[in-house]
Amino acid sequence: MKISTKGRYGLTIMIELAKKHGEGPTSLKTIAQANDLSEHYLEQLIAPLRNAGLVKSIRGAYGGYILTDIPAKITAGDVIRVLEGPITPVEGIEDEEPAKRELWIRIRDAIKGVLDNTTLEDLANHSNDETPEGYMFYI
Amino acid sequence: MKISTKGRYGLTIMIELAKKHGEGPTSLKTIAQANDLSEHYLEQLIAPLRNAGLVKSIRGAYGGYILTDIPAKITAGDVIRVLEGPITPVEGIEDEEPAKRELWIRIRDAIKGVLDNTTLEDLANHSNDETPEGYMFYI
DNA sequence: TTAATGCCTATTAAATTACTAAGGATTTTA
DNA sequence: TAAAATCCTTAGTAATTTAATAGGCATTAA
Repeated sequence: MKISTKGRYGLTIMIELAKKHGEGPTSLKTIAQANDLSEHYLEQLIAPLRNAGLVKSIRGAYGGYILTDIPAKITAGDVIRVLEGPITPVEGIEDEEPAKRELWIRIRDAIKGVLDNTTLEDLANHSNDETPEGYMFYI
Repeated sequence: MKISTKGRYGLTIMIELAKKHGEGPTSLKTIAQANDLSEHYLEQLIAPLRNAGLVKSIRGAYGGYILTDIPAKITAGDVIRVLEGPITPVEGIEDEEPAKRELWIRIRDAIKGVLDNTTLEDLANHSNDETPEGYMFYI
């Protein structure tokens, strides 16, 4: 029922690249240090993002990564699908009996609705918003 | 990003009990055989459901389990929370920076919206519905 | 009394997660 | 040209979770 660090850190990388969009490449080292993450681990996460065509690499000194499209055109869903696989609450929805199948489909579509309508631009811009007081975190 | 077999089989158990609600106890053996699942494994799943007060056991021959409330009053969310833990797409939402925090909260609330508004009655009754032709299973 | 059930604890194989380790390939700049 | 900074790739691994399996005791209806 959880998105793993793959998807989470992957989003972190993409948000950082979105913030620097148009300013040349950003290195993984920079991103790792800014977010207190293992650079080596991030390398393993960005490989699939590169293979999927979401980022482009520039090798050598002063290299790094850049987004292949503007932040408004890349969604959280794009990133999560690459790193976590298809968005679905269970494997093999189609094999379930109708009642449960419908439940999983509704959950899947609800998650999709959020992920596919949140762009990197949204995420990069609103990074300084406050959370409303008294918001319930665990329910 | 997945609900494990704990939650899935747990729901299966609860739907079976909902179908037999008012007809006396149903044994795990019956449920295991009807769904081709390991009875021993189901025992481990129903223990927390009993501890949480969602089902009541009747021991001895011709015993089994019954729901402690009517199927219309028990939701999929009740079952999933007991077996999978709190409904949240990531651990420690509160520690995330605002943009991601909001994303996780939106996802969580979307999932909650579905799970808490689907009752065992819904699931027990619609078990013979058909899935619309051409429905996309993986997106 | 026996068969059918629930109840409890322990063990385990496989998969996944979240890294760490090591080093090669490429490119910029001093 | 040398050095530094970066990307790129493969391999290994400790911890955790998943999805069971195994064995046996406790309770109760017939």
